[in-house]
Amino acid sequence: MRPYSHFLDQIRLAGLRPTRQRLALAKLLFSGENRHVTAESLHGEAQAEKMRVSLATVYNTLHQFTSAGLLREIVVDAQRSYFDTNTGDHHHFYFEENGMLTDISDDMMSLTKVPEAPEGMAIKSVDIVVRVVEKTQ
Amino acid sequence: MRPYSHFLDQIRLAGLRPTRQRLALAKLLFSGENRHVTAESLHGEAQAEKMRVSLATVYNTLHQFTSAGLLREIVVDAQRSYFDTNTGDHHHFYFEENGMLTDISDDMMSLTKVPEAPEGMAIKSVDIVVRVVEKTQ
DNA sequence: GTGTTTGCAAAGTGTTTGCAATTTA
DNA sequence: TAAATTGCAAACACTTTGCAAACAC
Repeated sequence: MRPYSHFLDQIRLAGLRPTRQRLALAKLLFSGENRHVTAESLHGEAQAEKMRVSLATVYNTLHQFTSAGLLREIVVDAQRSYFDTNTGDHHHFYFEENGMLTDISDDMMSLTKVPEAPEGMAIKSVDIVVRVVEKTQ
Repeated sequence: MRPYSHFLDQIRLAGLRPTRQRLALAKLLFSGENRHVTAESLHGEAQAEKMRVSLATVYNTLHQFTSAGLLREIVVDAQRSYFDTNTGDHHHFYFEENGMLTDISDDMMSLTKVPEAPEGMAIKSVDIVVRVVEKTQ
């Protein structure tokens, strides 16, 4: 378990005030393994742990953490936004049936040819989503 | 310009009745080059051409055409759904600043290693989105 | 005629915003 | 105490739905 001060510093370094809510959410997000959350799922978790945080604050915090580079936003479903605590170079499996998202380590996948960006444009990211469904039979 | 009967057959083959609205939308979608549309953009186009189609019908039609395999849905933005008339194997550039989407021909890009699907799952698709922004030079 | 499709307006979903009250520094 | 942050409720954007009228076959 990471020390309390770790989250405190992390938030301060992001230029944000370490409020009770931000600390609570940081603890949920960055304590263990890499995670993929939606605003709803994180809010639900916080409630389950008796942390009092409003859904609006969860949204704000997720966006602030994303701007600060602590999280990465992943677009896989038009219905909801996902945030990934792993900000490194990697791609995703998306389980369409239950909305789950898991990492694909970068060495499991390789892109040998990347197209040049169109005239006057710069590539911001190359996002790969491998959509999977339950095998029938 | 494709003959009228082409769209008629296309819709019939999809198991749908060739109504005035579906024919009009098929004409907009499948007349020229491959296209990327949103419900709003297609509805706007229909209006501009004095075709009377409600937005609800545009949504319904896009989904019906997608189920029928005439269109492919592309997820690049949590805010809106895009539909692509090119149902073949290819990937996309997404211009974040203006919401534009363009095809990347399959030979401009190559994926040499694709991970195995997790236990019990089957890969449905591998979607690559290259996000580009204006070069700040 | 019968079943399908349309269009409207209402409802739904996930997300953002305005603002007074609260908290942080 | 000044500035940032929170939480609520209202507003939002996009999408879906219920249902009577219109249409296709």
